[in-house]
Amino acid sequence: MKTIKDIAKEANVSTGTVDRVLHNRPGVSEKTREKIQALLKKYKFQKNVMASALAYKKKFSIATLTPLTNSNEEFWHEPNRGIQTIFNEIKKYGVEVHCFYFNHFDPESFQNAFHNILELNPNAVLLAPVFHKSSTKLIKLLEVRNIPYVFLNIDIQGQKNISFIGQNSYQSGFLSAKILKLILSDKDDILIIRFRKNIDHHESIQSRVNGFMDYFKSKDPSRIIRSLNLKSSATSEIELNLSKNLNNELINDPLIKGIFVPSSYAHMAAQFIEGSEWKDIKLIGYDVHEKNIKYLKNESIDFLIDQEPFEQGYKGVEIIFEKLFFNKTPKKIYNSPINIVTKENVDYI
Amino acid sequence: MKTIKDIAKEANVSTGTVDRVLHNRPGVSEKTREKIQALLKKYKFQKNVMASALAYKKKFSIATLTPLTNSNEEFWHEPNRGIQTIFNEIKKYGVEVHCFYFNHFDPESFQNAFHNILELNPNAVLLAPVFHKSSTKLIKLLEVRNIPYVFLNIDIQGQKNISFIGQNSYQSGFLSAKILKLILSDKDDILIIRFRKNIDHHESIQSRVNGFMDYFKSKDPSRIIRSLNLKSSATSEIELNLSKNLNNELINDPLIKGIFVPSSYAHMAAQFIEGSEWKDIKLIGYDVHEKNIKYLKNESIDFLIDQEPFEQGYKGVEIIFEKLFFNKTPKKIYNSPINIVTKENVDYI
DNA sequence: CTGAAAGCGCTTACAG
DNA sequence: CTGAAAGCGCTTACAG
Repeated sequence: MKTIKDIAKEANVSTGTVDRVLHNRPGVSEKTREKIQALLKKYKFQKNVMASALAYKKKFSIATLTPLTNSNEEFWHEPNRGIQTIFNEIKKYGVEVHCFYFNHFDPESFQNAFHNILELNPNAVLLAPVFHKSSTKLIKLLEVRNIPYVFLNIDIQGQKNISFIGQNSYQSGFLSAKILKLILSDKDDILIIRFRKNIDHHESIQSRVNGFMDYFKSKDPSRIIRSLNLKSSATSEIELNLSKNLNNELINDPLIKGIFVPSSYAHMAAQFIEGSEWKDIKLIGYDVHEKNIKYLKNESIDFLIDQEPFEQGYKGVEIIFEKLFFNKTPKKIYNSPINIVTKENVDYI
Repeated sequence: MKTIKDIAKEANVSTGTVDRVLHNRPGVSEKTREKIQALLKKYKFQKNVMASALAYKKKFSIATLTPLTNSNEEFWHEPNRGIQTIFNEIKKYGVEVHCFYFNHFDPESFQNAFHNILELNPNAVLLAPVFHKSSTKLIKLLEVRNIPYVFLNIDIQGQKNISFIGQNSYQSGFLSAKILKLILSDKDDILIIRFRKNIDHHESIQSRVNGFMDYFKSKDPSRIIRSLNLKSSATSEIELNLSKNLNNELINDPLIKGIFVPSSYAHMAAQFIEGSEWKDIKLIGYDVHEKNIKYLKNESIDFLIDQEPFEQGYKGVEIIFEKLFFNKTPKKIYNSPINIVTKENVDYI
């Protein structure tokens, strides 16, 4: 493996000049630049990143903006853990990762955190654009400062984010429908339960439902699919609401044998079913967190769709790091897997 | 973050002495050793791995031993690709990865490759112990030379491998059974097809079958499960054999509506079914390679079990690298995921 | 037992 | 436009 010194010697220049060419820095004549570039290409020169990082003393800082979680039962626990993990791995390169958090149900906390980020003036930002309006407005402020940003978990179309990491929601709903159809018999009805507690990222929830509906539209158009929308915002209220309304639905249509929960709250439906007379109902939901795992293992939940949230957080920081450090251009979209999780493989994901 | 220099200054010694203490090298008086250790602890000293790697010129070499594949339709293509990928990532640390290959069906080629590895005398070995007997005998030669080794994809119990990366075969068979039961009706019979072309790693195949059988034993003991074993060794022969024998089986028992192929050859069964009158048969197999994907997408194969083979190869070299370079002790087992793959999520894994 | 010095490969501030 | 030199933090061969 050639070094800068080798290249310099062969080109009859100093190592400083090779370095300038290597990084497209100004102050090199076209002639020597070409000569050196030819040699770099000829030897497929790869710079020693350790030596580079050691000598390069400017420190990069990356800001992340994600919902705060205080328990490992919530979805965002895993992306946040992924961010921490990669952070510990790359801090030896002198990169600083500053984590900012907001309350998932409070747009104002999102804005406040965002302004703290602007004050920090980081080299790049990884954010979960949970609140559509605030997000589209605030990222403009990043653009005027030339701070690149990456969307995590939730995508907003038509923005100038350099990348997006997350699941194809439509496709995951499509797959959920297929699974539910497989495990129901042809005469069973289906119920979709939406918890509107999550006023945010309703777009991914909606895409999941669209995928789900489209599957049945194309493969099984006569299937009866009902909807239950729960609108309260406090958790305790929701549970009461769910219990009352779900009970009604199941009494009104005793043919309902399959429930699809296009959010991470399948455990709530599972809890109800477990304590009810409708134990044979099949239930499919999203996200592998503690509460859902509990009901998956006792078979109240039959399937969960996983999107490898830990890897999302990890990957998000990683691509920013590689862009800043190695000038690597990320893909525009990193599709997270659509994993089918059951009692039998949940311990192996 | 303190540096060796800071510590040295505070202890009134040279950096060389701090380095000696840091690495437990001999030649330091007990008194200064203690003084320095106290300081290292006080400041929670963490050495700069980049500077360390840069200065440390001894080069590590890692040998890998896996089956050779010449097409991306075969299982080992992906682990080999994972090995290449991590190799390209770590060669900047001066690590050399030497890949040795053998013919999957020829124990002698395995032994020959193994002897080439011994000649190279690497710092560690990653191997797929495809041939049980040869493997257990040959790894003894690594042990006497104090060369640590890691098993890839196939485990052999009771050996001194420092780690194993692969899937829990029993559990994956168990899960396959659950899925097949879900998509069949109660009166359908099941057929297990084993291709003995693969005389090797029969143990994982056997474990898959055991898991499969045990699921039905416990959840559905009266289910009729038949077996078809194909023994020829040439591919063309197998296809003929399969076609003849499978035809017979399906004529003899028209109730067979589900087929389980506990190896990567589900595509062969799919090909037969596609051209036959039994198109409604459900088929579940292993491994997501080109041929299987083709039949998964046209719905001749219903489910495939994936074990993320790329990551297996990648992880295998990674843990060896981290052990050699950062002295990190690997886990004894790295369980690969048991992924359920369908037409709908195959493009997102 | 201990220190001074060279060196790993790259980057940069300075001088010309 | 270009080079010589110092320095990033650690390791090591050598001298004492």
